[in-house]
Amino acid sequence: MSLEHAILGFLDRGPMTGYDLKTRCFDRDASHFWTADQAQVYRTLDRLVTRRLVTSRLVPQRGKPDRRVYSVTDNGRSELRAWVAQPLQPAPLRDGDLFRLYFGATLDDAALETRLSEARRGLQERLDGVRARSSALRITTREKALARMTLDAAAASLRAEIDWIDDCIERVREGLPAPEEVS
Amino acid sequence: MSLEHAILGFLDRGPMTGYDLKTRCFDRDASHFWTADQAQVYRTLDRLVTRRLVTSRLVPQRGKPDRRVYSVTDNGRSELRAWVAQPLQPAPLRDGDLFRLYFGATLDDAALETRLSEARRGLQERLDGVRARSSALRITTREKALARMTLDAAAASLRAEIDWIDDCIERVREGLPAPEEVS
DNA sequence: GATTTTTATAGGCTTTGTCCTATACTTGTC
DNA sequence: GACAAGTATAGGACAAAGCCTATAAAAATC
Repeated sequence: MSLEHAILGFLDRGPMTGYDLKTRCFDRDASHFWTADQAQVYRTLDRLVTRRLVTSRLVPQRGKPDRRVYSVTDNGRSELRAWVAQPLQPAPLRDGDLFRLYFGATLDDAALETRLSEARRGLQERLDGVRARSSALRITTREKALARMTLDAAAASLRAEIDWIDDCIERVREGLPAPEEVS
Repeated sequence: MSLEHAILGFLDRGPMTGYDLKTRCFDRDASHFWTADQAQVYRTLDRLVTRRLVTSRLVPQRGKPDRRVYSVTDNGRSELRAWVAQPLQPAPLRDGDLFRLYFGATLDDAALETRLSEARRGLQERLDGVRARSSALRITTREKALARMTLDAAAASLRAEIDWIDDCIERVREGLPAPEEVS
């Protein structure tokens, strides 16, 4: 399971709270390839404590809620190292949006083109954001070099989708077979 | 939910059993961008019947198990048409594999390159398969033009990932910052 | 001849993930 | 001064998906 190991990986940088993991790690550092629900972060932390891969201690605060700070144990660290060394297993594509296109034969050319252009806009915005983050990243450490790679993976994926959309739009303009007559 | 609408879309081609949907539609036609669990296909069919979007009738067979043949209702058809006309909403990237890379700073250059090359091989095989299916497809109908587009979406995505891996391998060869000394 | 695969449906269990709510005090904004 | 946003944790409910099992007879393979 990715989330467990992701949390181990982030905690390996240093002790942190669930809140830090959610807001600083997932919503910032890894947001270009993963999202984690807040409730699930806490649930997963609980499980990691049960399995003795992380420990927690309560840090009282005045004014603000108490913080529960989590740290990786030696067990957790070796689990992480072992997981990291395993082969990459690229997941098959899974894109429900493509069903909309796949079954879109009842749409006319104009509607198809509109759908595609709309999608293109959103993707371009995301791509701009990811590219900005990638070029802003100074590669001073091995970690940052790898972080840049993940940003470029996201950029490559977005770029490919945009190019594909452009290709689809062109094909629509060049003319698709007309919808079949349905009595 | 994609699966419901996917099933409506496939049944719109003509009445079918859950078995047909699983083996012919999902495992064949749409396998390059979606997989559906067999049990979930049947569960979803049940739900669609409850919502009166599809109907079923039992067709007895000798020797083989009885077939339950499902058809779209008018309700189902208009639900499908409405769904198809909605804007595409490209999902954000979600790739747990990237965590393995992201936290892979403890791996040395050779190990990193091995991980990347392994992954490349599998992706290339998939790409070959998808490309073969795409070029084998004669575009005689609007449906087939759209099917080709989804195959090309998969091809574009695989291509992008392979190119990205090549880029990563190059960067590793050109030299990454060394791992930090840990006492 | 024995085993595996194909055809066909369906229930159970579990994991993963999403959304909503509650609590509570501080800080920042209009 | 009121209201929203930030800090911080956690439970409940539920949807989506994956894996395993059962049934049962024909057909195909070893």
